[in-house]
Amino acid sequence: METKKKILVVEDDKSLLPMITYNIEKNGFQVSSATNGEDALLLMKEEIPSLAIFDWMIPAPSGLELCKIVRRKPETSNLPIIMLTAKEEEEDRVRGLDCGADDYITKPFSPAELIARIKALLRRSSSSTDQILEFEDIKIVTNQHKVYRGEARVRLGPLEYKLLKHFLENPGRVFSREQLLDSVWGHGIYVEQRTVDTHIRRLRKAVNLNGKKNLIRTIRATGYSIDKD
Amino acid sequence: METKKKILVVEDDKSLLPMITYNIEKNGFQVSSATNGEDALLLMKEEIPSLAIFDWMIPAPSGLELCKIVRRKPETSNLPIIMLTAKEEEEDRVRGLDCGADDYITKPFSPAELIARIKALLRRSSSSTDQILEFEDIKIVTNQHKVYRGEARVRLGPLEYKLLKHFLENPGRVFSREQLLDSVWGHGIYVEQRTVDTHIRRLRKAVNLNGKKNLIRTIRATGYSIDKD
DNA sequence: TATAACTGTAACAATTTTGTAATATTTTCT
DNA sequence: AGAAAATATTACAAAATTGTTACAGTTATA
Repeated sequence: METKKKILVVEDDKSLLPMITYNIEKNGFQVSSATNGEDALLLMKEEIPSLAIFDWMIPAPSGLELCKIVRRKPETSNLPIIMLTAKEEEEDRVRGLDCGADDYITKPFSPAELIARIKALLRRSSSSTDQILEFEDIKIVTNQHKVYRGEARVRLGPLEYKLLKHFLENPGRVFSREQLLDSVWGHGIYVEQRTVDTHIRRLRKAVNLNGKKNLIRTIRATGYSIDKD
Repeated sequence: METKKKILVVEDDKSLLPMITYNIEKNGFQVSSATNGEDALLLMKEEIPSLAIFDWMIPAPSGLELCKIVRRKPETSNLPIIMLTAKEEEEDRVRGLDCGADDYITKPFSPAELIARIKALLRRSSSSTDQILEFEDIKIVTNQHKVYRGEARVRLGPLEYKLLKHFLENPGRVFSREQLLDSVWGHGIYVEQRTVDTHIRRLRKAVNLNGKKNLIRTIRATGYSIDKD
């Protein structure tokens, strides 16, 4: 099961904050909150949330400034941000998006709208974050479960995929057959150690498509690794 | 360029209808009209409008009933509705809003008022913007709950629709059966994981109408995704 | 209320993946 | 070079996973 996503809410309206917090939590997220920009920055230094909601008008660094600060730091430069604003003027909206906010909501708003926006934004940003593993010209897009060798798509069975992924996550490192059985096949599963050889063979066959150089190295009497050699 | 927004008017007063129609069209909308509730339902089955105006007193399903019916169907549950009523009693107003109407106008009213209310309602309702999801030649117009494969209309059951929508919102991404049950069926609902397979099958059958290429990919031992492959 | 549409399951078929054993090849050491 | 050890390759049956169909219980619709 996936762990709960954390959402940071920065809002100084003492009557609004509980409403927001309540509704977000009801939808299965975890909330941390601040009533001014300074505290918000401290909280973010502690833990970077999955999404942040800033009110436009808050003490200390305003929502607008907060937004700019967050965008400037590399570790939060693509944190999804929603701005809350009481004004409906097009001008503010433009400035809000201009400072790097991903969406804005005009007060008053309904809980349903807030949640919908949060989910939509999380979806957009999470699906655009493909996790990519690479080694030389081998590439895995884990979200999509796809493997490439150079430009060409490589098709692997479930075990070969896990095996390759494990190597790419630990490039250059040598694993004994026993270790591989443990981390790729899983604990407590008993199969012959030689079985690893067979799957290494299958993996090589698939990945070394046309005369591509073999990157899966055999270390005699020890095991295997992925390496330039 | 955006296509004209369609407004459904249901009014049995033969002298009032042309006036309403004329004024709405003059403001750049497209109008479809009916003089009783039954016809209105048929029209909506054809195409879901961007906004609907119901007179309180119409034959067959009254405006009030119409309103309730519309709200009950998932594909029109958030259709913006304006009620027209001759009575000014607070009681009716309450009942009108209670049934799910978004606004009401008391007769007699000026064309200017009508237009102003329409525009205001369209502005604040999220469904005023057609959200369109596309992947290859599959298209969903979300606020109309319509699905197309190329030019052809595809009819899906509620679950298949949600399933497809989920895939289109996250193109290429692989979801396990568990994740799909969570996000499509909903949290805390317990059904067999294999149930997903059955619905995938139904979705494929419906979407791959005539020899269309299958875009719903099976990732063995992992799950499903929508993908060019 | 009768009819149709939608869902969840189970059973069986089709397909893919996996483990193993037997055999071939390579490497290392004497 | 020859023997021994380790790994590579191949083929095949068992196991696991998914596809497909049919059916019964529910829910929506006329």
